[in-house]
Amino acid sequence: MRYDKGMRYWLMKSEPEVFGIEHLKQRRIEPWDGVRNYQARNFLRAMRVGDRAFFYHSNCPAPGITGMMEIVKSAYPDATQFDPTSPYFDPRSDPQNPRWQRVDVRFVRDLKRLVSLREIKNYPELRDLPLVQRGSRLSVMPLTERQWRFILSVE
DNA sequence: GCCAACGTTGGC
DNA sequence: GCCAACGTTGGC
Repeated sequence: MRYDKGMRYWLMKSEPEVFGIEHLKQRRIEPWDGVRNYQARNFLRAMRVGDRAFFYHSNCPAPGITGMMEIVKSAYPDATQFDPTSPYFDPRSDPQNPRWQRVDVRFVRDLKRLVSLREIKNYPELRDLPLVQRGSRLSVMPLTERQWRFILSVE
């Protein structure tokens, strides 16, 4: 892939039964919504068009990094927070000052193979990833370019 | 501001 | 299904 100056790298988790890489592949571009954690939201706000992200499958039989995405629209209000029929509805969010944002992501490609959580935990090069830190449940997190390149070197 | 209770996440 | 770890809520 091409590395542009200032490009940032991210990892985003989703449960494949709810929204997996196959869904994104079919739809090509989708909003990444439903983030309801302030730290994760702040990372969404920091994303810029052109940034790259790994798609991570969580809470499933084979957790790990499965694909690559590109951020194609920076943060804007997540409409699901105002939809009473949505599982992501947040009655406390003020429409004049929306609490939650989403970004739009584009499917780039599958990784050549799943890079499993189990092996991610075993690479010293990745020990600083929030993903593998004790008790971390962060669903959106930044990666360094070194970590990003390392993962692509082992796929 | 403290903190107990509760709900959620997510690996296993 | 279990449960550890964490974040949020709300009484005080």
